[in-house]
Amino acid sequence: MARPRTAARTVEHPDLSEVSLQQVLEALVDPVRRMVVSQLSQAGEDKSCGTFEAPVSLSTLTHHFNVLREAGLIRQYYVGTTKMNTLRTDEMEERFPGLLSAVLAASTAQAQADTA
Amino acid sequence: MARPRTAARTVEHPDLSEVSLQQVLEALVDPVRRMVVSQLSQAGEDKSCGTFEAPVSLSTLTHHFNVLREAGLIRQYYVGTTKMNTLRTDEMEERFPGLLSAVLAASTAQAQADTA
DNA sequence: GGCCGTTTTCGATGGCGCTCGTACTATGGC
DNA sequence: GCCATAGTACGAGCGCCATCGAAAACGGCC
Repeated sequence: MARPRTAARTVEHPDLSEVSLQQVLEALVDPVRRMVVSQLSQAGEDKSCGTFEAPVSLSTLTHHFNVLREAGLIRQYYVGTTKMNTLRTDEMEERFPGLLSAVLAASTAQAQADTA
Repeated sequence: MARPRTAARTVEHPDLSEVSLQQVLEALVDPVRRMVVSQLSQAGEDKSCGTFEAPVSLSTLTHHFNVLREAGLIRQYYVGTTKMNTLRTDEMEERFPGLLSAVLAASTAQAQADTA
């Protein structure tokens, strides 16, 4: 079967005007997903799915990435066999001013308190 | 009416240093609870439990008030037979800067978009 | 081609929280 | 004392979501 199947796996991302506050809050309320977002924020650069630390299985992690993407919090793209993730920080800031930054701040503050 | 049996009904409130980000997010993720918080914020003054509009039964509403109180979002006190509610705005702002205000802003913005 | 590493899909499971109705308590007025 | 009003406690039902393991897709590499 000749298939010019342009591989280049693509990923669907919502326009942030289409995501609701409800969706974003539901995404951020899960501790594992907040971990992912935090690690992504602190890394300062894109991270592949396999490089995150979380107390769940890989298949569960995939589920969380889907939720985060559908809530407009992350953007994903393939690089070879790995899938990279970026925080949609600026877009979120425009859509829900102060929300993501407040959660991230509280999140890291609490992480430091736990370590201290 | 010497009635020492029941001291004026009191309500327990957590110190905000004891509430976690997780608790607050879990409280705010429920649409009904967000409605309550919004109405309280927009009222500009304390409201009794019976004056809220929500698409749930009274007993369910009681449950939501409990969750909000335990998350440190509202303060409750009795006045006669009614129970009043206040937003702990300033305390929350100190504990989780920008969080509640961001949610409230997004919440009212979306409400206006729906009405428009 | 064949293998390996990376991520996904699928179905099943388990627990938690929203919801309700009903019965109950508490307060104030008559 | 008695009733009305305001809110609560309790128990049950139910749906949803996080979680997992196993097996499959997909690309790269030799």
